[in-house]
Amino acid sequence: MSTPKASGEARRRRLPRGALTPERIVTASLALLDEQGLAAFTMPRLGRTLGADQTAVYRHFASKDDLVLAVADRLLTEAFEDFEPAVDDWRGTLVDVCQRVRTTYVSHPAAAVLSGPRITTGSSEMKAADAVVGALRAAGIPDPEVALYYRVIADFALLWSGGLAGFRILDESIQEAERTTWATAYATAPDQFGNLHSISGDLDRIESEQVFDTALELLLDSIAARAARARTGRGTA
Amino acid sequence: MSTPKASGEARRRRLPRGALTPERIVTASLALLDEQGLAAFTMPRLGRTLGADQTAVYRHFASKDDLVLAVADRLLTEAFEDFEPAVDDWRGTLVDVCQRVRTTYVSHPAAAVLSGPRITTGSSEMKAADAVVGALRAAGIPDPEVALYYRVIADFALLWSGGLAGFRILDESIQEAERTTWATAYATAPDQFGNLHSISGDLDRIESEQVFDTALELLLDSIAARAARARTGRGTA
DNA sequence: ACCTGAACACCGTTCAAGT
DNA sequence: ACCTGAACACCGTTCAAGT
Repeated sequence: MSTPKASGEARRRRLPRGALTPERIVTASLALLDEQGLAAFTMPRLGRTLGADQTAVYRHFASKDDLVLAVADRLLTEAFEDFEPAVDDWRGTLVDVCQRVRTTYVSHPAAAVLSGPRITTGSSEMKAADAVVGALRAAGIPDPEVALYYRVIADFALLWSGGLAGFRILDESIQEAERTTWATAYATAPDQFGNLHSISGDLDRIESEQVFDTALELLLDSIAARAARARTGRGTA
Repeated sequence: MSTPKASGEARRRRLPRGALTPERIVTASLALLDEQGLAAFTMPRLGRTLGADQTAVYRHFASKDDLVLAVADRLLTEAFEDFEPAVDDWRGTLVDVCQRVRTTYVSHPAAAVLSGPRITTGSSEMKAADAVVGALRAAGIPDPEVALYYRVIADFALLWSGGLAGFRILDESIQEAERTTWATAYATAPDQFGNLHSISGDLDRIESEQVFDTALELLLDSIAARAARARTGRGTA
């Protein structure tokens, strides 16, 4: 493929002037990750996707790590496109913010796994962050605690969604193998793990997304309860 | 180093019979990850650490991925060494389980980040899993919901701890850079992000570990509340 | 100013050969 | 039965050269 031949594969033309831009490179990276998975995200393949040389990307990003950071940013931008906080509905706003992250991460699992450890609170999308703080205040959380609960919501959305994405990325076969490991493990010692054994039927039917939703509801219920306590003047602790 | 010289570095001796075992290899991997970080965890360096050839590990693990799985398992084994559920204290038991995962992951951050996406509920340590289910029952959660809450606790412990580890792994410099990005971002548009701006002072002082603890308390508060509702026969909704 | 392509150091893995 | 070492295909990155 590197030696030009007289017939067959035409030698790739040189790319025109500003053919490559950071945006185009990030878009191509995301598409590559979505369609081919984590292992396919290499500079040679990215170059091929772009119709460019393997090293052309280095004219726009200092390193692959830098590119990953930009992909992570794109993910959050996509998550909060068109976002507007719900009016007079603090709980709806918080649910919306968390669901947006979850949906975006799960639909770009490979990119999400890459981004996961690289994103902390606030790489992007200040608007959503500001809305979370506003919602907590609207709920009636006293100011000193707002920052703490803000972090709870932000970390929940990002860390838990990243975890879901990680699970998604495993081959179906591996996921299946893990479930089997489980099943056989307590089948061999059913009386030693009686508690587990008796709920094993229920356990199989639970989807990871449902667990995410449940955890979020539990967190919001507690936040609502604390706000109510604060409003009736019963303090915190 | 591959060409034997007459003086200087003595040529490494051939390893004796059963010098390499899966256990020893996992221990060396964990040490390498702890001391040198994620990037240093390569087969050549692992081989050197073991005093063996670069490819010797393949006699005990089918692939590097297989080795990673074993390291992940070791992490959970370490986390639940000496674990016993607290008697008559369901909440204490759940806190203990979650803290053990957190402590182990944060003290082996590189290994935890590797393991993170590879571990789902129950790769190891059935005893802790069984104790979680037992604690939820002791709390008074009705059986159909126990499985769901079990997953909430298990996923919380593993996913959130994995996230903390990911954060730990970033160079201090990068962490600092991210905080600065933050600060400058809302400094440029303070009135557009008024909510955020007004809590920025509090935000800086919050540790990720504290956020973990707070989230756990919120989850447990809600679980306790649901159990209380179930006991007084008000159902679940 | 931006893209190319040869080159370098490195990695995971295979396999025939040693002991 | 287990360890070695040459070898292969591949990767991230650099740099002089092209246009």
